[in-house]
Amino acid sequence: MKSLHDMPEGPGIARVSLDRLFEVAEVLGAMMQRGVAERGLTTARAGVLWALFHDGPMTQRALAGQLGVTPRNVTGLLDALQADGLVDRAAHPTDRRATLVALTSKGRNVTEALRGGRDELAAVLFGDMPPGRLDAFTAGLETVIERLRAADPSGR
Amino acid sequence: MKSLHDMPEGPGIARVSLDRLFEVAEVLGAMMQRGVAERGLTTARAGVLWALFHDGPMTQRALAGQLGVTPRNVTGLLDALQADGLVDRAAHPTDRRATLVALTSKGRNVTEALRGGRDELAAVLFGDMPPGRLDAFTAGLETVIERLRAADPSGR
DNA sequence: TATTGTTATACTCTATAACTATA
DNA sequence: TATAGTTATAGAGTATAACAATA
Repeated sequence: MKSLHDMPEGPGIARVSLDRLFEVAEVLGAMMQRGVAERGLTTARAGVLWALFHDGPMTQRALAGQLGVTPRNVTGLLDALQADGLVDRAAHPTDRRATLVALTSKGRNVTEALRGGRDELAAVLFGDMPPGRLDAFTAGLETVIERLRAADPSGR
Repeated sequence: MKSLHDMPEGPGIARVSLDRLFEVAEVLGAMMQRGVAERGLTTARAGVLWALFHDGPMTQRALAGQLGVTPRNVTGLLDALQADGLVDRAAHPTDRRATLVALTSKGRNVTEALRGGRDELAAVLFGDMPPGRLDAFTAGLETVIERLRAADPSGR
């Protein structure tokens, strides 16, 4: 039977796993940043396009809530995106205080290109992985997500 | 035998896995940011402390190289850390142009606290995972890292 | 009275370019 | 001539607070 001193690797392995997780986050973030920069975007602005692409036109207030930033921040991001012709601000049909933000056709094209890049990356990373292993790996990621959210009550 | 139309889930599963990976990166980043903020730090400043903690005193130039930022950026980060009493700038023994940056005892204490938080998080996330599953999961992460680095030649 | 978006202000991280002091 | 670190300047993301128009 093992004594306590025989298992210093227990916590050690978990620490290595967490380090790898941080490493993935770092390099994935760098790659995403590079991908959006190639199309003249930043991560934050791409996030706006992505939200509009998935959920359709919405008010700046809704956008702020969905992105988890202040309304003031959304104003700045939209100013830049509008100057690039990627989004459009229109009057809200019933509430004259509000603004309805929507993708332009150019904005939609750019966002579809981003989605294409994402799908290519998914194929490169996981395309040749046996389904069983991929499922197990993804389940592990989901467990991590659950526990992180549980450990951080302030996370949305 | 399956026709091509019977496997639309192939790419679909990979896409879900990548989405989970992005989700992990996002929530992990948020948690880390919260963790360092609790100790009056930012992610970038914590990165400086971490580098000094692991590799010992070094010049600002070396720090810039290790962090992957410009020397000018390091100046700003160190100014803030020094004002908080976490790092110390001393003359280089042989090169009078250079500065040797080191953690103060307060800086070392803070960094050790960060390490403690990291170890706790590792235990929460992976402490109860069977070794076989954890190894497989970590191997999956390492595969992802390799492929991301291979796909991004500009990544350091 | 509450909400929507904006102006005003500020902080942090980041970069490039020009400059000083040393190698 | 090249290198280490700084000053100068700029841009991007983020935040709070005060304000106008509208609900």
